[in-house]
Amino acid sequence: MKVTKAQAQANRAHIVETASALFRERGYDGVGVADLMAAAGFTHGGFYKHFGSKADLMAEAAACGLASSTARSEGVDLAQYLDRYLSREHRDNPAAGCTLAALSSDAARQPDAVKAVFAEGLEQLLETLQAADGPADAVDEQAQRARRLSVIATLVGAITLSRACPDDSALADEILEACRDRLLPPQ
Amino acid sequence: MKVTKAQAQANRAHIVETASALFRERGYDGVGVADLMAAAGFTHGGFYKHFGSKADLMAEAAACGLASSTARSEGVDLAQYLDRYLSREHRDNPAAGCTLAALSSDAARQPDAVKAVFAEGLEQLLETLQAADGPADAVDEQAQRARRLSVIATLVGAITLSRACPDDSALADEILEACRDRLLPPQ
DNA sequence: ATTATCTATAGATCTATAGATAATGC
DNA sequence: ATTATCTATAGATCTATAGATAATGC
Repeated sequence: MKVTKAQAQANRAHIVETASALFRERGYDGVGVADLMAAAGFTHGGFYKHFGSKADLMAEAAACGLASSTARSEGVDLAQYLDRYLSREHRDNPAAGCTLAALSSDAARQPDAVKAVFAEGLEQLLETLQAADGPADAVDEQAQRARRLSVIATLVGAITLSRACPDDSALADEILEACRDRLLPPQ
Repeated sequence: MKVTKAQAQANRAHIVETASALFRERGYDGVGVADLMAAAGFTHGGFYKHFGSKADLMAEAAACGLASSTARSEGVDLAQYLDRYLSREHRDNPAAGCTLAALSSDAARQPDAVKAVFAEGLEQLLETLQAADGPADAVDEQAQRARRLSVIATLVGAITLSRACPDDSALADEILEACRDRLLPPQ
């Protein structure tokens, strides 16, 4: 039953990735340890040899999801980024989508160790937007950072609200479109 | 043990109000029926004479919280509204705060009957902002509605993200301030 | 007679742990 | 010898229901 050290590490990483997707889809409380381990292809007893607790896994799963988003937006320009973020595809596939949008509400009720991961993910996203913005205009960097924070808030709010509307409702799409129109034209 | 019809109705309303606050504070899955009934001053067995299921209550509790927010923002002007919404007080007291900000993520995983309540609450909030905006400029009502939707998305995203940051972190406050600066000056 | 509330419980699920197993790693 | 995984289970909790109780409402 024992596997190589490398395999155990790969299994662990696979559990984290599975958790990252499942948590985004069903929420932290919507996924049991047994559920999760079964989805990853293991029995639930083995979980606690890898992680101290479910909350510990939450921190790792969030970090994993945020890092994967960062990697995926490498070299994307701003218009493209906003367009993808505010797409129906993103709204309808939370498991593969932005961790900030899917899990911030759950993070709010988690220990600071988990919240710190979200703060770090937010800083990462700020850097992503900075890169997407093109060359920096060093003169009012503070104002640019504030503007980017408000852009991220708009993105997260738009996806969150759109997901809370009834399936296939006009309002759900209208939110995405309104925020795209607001953020896309040069301010 | 039986009470008057009026008392039973009042008890029921009290359960809904208690649920509205508790759900906002701990999330839908964070509040058990027994918890909730005890907080309202009853035993949990009585719950099912008032509500068909916990999800049914969620719809009523959300409607209650959204209606109370609407009532509270009667006659408030836009600057005042934004200032209150993006305050640390609001962020740190979800139980008394905006239901859209606190429970939209949970609503996304609920049946359409619950989601319809959130869509209705969003329309209510649009009207509140319209009233706060002052006299309408009927000419581009469509554009005004879109702008208000993006304002609401920014508000909801700002509170959601700020709550996900570690307690007393500078970033948590920075988000609120950035969005206030973005939304307050005449666009 | 009806019914709001209570006690008690069914049946399922949850996190976490204990101890066995079997293959790796020394 | 160590340890990744497994089976089994402890102990708590969850939603929902059944049946008793006692006061209202007719």
